[in-house]
Amino acid sequence: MKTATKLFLQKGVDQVGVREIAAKAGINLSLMNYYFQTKENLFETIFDSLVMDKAVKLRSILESDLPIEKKIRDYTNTYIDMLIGNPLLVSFVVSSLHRSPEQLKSMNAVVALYNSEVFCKHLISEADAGRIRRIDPEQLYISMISLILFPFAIKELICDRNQFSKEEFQAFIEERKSIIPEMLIGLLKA
Amino acid sequence: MKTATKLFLQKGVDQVGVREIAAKAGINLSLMNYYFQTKENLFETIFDSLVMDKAVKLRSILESDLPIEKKIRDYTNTYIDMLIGNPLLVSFVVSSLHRSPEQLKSMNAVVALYNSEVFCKHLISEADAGRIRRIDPEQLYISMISLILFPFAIKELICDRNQFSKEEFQAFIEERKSIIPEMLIGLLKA
DNA sequence: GTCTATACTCTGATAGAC
DNA sequence: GTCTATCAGAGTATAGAC
Repeated sequence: MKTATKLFLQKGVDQVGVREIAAKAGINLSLMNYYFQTKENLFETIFDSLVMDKAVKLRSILESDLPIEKKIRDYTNTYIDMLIGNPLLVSFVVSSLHRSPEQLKSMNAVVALYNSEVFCKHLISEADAGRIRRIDPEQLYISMISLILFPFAIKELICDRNQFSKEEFQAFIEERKSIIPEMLIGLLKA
Repeated sequence: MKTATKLFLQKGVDQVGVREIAAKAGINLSLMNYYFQTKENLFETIFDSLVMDKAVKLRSILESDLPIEKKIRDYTNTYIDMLIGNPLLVSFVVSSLHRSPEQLKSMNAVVALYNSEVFCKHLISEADAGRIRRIDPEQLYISMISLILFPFAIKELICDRNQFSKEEFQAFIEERKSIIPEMLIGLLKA
């Protein structure tokens, strides 16, 4: 699984052969099939183990009792730190979603990952209390994850066009930890 | 090409077989290979024809003489209208980038698509004149395209979680035509 | 559980007849 | 240009030794 995870993230699921995975893992192809039956099954197992724990951690922030501004800052910081440690994850998930949307939508890890319900309720109650402007909470949630995630999806392009090294890209992303909450909170207060 | 384009967008390049394309196009597999040699070549041709004209149109907005606020609004409107007409395009491009980053980076259509240079210079000169706040222009550009593009990349999830019909998703996206410029301009003026 | 060996089917690509 | 026939390689599956 460790070998397959690395290869799936790097090259994409369909660019990796099962014989290559088995060879680099130092095991026999038949043994791999003994445990996972199919490549698709291996993919699902890996996807779940890659996403699940991260999704749970992120979800716990949005469902905490923190004030709304702090919630946005914590979520952004945590998400970005997580992705700096695994920058290929966004491409992997978006590509997987494109590959087989029906399969992904029903997966527990994905359900946990896209979960705006409690956060949206929090936004509504704040608006009811007159502490923030009344805007569609789902729009704010989508905007937040867009600002956090999309730069990783096009990391290769950003680095290429700006001549960024790996470190410079990371610095660029770190800057966003303050820019993103500023934009979102600005919208809530405008 | 028309048949292949439709299938590539719907199912993803690697989920479509060349025999399926040829069959649905009503031609022989060998004839397809006679013109395109390889599937990869067919993919490149299609990618270019899908992206190039749209990229040129978008670029012309950023390189126009419009004032900065109007530029942001026009760019957002045009981009969103374009994607409403072809919502699978973002997933397709991001997946393609993940599939073979080196190949994509050097393609003309991609160079035209991610092009922030003139826009960034405009932002800098506005900041020099004291008309907007001085922030990293690349950050604003990336934020802008993130807010516009990412919702399309996860369209399937958004529709699933919110029980959106195709029309409701479109209405949700239309709303963003005002939200996105507001966030960006808010950041420039804060 | 782990391995070798093998085979079946589907895919991308090609050679060669017309 | 258009076709048939065929190729090597992929994913999958099985039988059987240890």
